Amino acid sequence: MTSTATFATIAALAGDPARAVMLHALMDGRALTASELARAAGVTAQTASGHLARMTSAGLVCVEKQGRHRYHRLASSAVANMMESIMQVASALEPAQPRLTVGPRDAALRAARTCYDHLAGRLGVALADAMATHGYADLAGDGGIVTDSGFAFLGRIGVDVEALTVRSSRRGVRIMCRPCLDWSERRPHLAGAVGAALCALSFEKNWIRRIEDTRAVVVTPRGARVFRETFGAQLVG
Amino acid sequence: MTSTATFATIAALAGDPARAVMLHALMDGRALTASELARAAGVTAQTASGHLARMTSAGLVCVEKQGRHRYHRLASSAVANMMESIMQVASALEPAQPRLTVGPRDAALRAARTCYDHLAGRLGVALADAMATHGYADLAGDGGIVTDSGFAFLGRIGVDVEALTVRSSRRGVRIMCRPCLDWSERRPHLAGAVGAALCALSFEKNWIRRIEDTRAVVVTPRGARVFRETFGAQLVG
DNA sequence: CAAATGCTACGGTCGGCGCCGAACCATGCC
DNA sequence: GGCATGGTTCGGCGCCGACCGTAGCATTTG
Repeated sequence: MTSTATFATIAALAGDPARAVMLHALMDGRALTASELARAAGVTAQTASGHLARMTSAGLVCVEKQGRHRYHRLASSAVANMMESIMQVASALEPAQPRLTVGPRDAALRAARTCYDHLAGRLGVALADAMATHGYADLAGDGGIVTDSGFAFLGRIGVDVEALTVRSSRRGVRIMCRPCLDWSERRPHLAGAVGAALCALSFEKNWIRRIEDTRAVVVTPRGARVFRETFGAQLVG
Repeated sequence: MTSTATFATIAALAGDPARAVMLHALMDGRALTASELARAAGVTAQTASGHLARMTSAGLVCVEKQGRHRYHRLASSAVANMMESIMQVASALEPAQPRLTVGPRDAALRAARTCYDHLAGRLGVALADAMATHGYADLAGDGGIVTDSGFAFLGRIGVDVEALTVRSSRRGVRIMCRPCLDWSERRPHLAGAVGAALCALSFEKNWIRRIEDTRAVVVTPRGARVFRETFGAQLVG
């Protein structure tokens, strides 16, 4: 039994403001150094170091040393999942979007960003919507599937569908795109194995590019064409 | 944007040992009084009252006054979801099941229990397995669906399938059973709308009965027959 | 109207932990 | 080697919050 004590430990770890900022900074799935995280959280290096030590020993974060740097990343997608579900609850409490918070940086984040290992923001929901309207995917509250035609489509654009299929079961219908509620759009987008594959492909084919060291991404001209013509997605932003 | 501050607030609320116990006690979806929760958490009534007030105003819990009692329940399935995902992360930290923890009470919990609004424990996974082997459902890591034959099956046994369908989208294939990883079995079982409907039906038809005031349930003789003959489920416990 | 029960409000105590300054290792560069 | 940079360890400070005792309010029961 997962004791309530360890449950509380994990939740308390995520419940400190400084640590929460660090975890959010790691939500793009990349690895950051301790000092970057310290700066992000607005604390000194030694404080951040302590936090990171606790989070690694609790299995929230893992380290990977490389030269004199120590890169930290989220330990697993389960952690990212947990954070999403906490955000989900937290978003119900927010005062209905004060909207005055912008800045170009924020705007870029809203337009398109990564969410651990998949795409979110307006781009993320636009792609999910496009997949749905073409009958490539079927999304509902609790889960989603990629249809047979959707699978064919993914194969055409270059996704290694076989690698995805192993996780699905024996029948003709293929499972597995987890809807992930977006904090800015409040709409589901494609997560799970398919979402991750699509995101990886988009980077690989240079449809999107990461903005320096943030979670935000920009759609390249080539990507815009692909998303418009192949996906039939409406990208307003 | 769901600010990291509110994120931290929610996580910190779940991160206190006493509150964690209370939340766990509410995971069966029922409503409990403040004093019951106080006893469960091992704190005095006034302390528990304070905790409950904070959790209520944060939207984790909601109250429902009835006479001189005030019943508390989890505010939404999103909260239950969040707790499940935290348990998920927490279970990775546990020292591989010390197994010596038993007692008849614990045994009953492992055999069959409710998990917010659906069934878990050996019963829960047995039903999920049975649904899968009969081709009624297709479960994978990120999501699951009920097949057409599965829908017919649910209709036959008395589930109001139309009520479920509204949440699904327009195509022939129906979505929506979220796999929920079990803390005792470490295997997925049926959650989401279908899981909830199945659980409700089982109580209604008297296939299962709740053990006094715990999350544990017992399978009635009639239920055992139904689960064996209709579902073809193997109930070892 | 009392008396009892369920719950909440207030004040005070105390332990835990988040924070920093300073000192201490490790790696890389000149 | 000397020096700079990235990171961790240690000690001490200060604050937040979890807790309880007492007291107060609402509702039901006698």
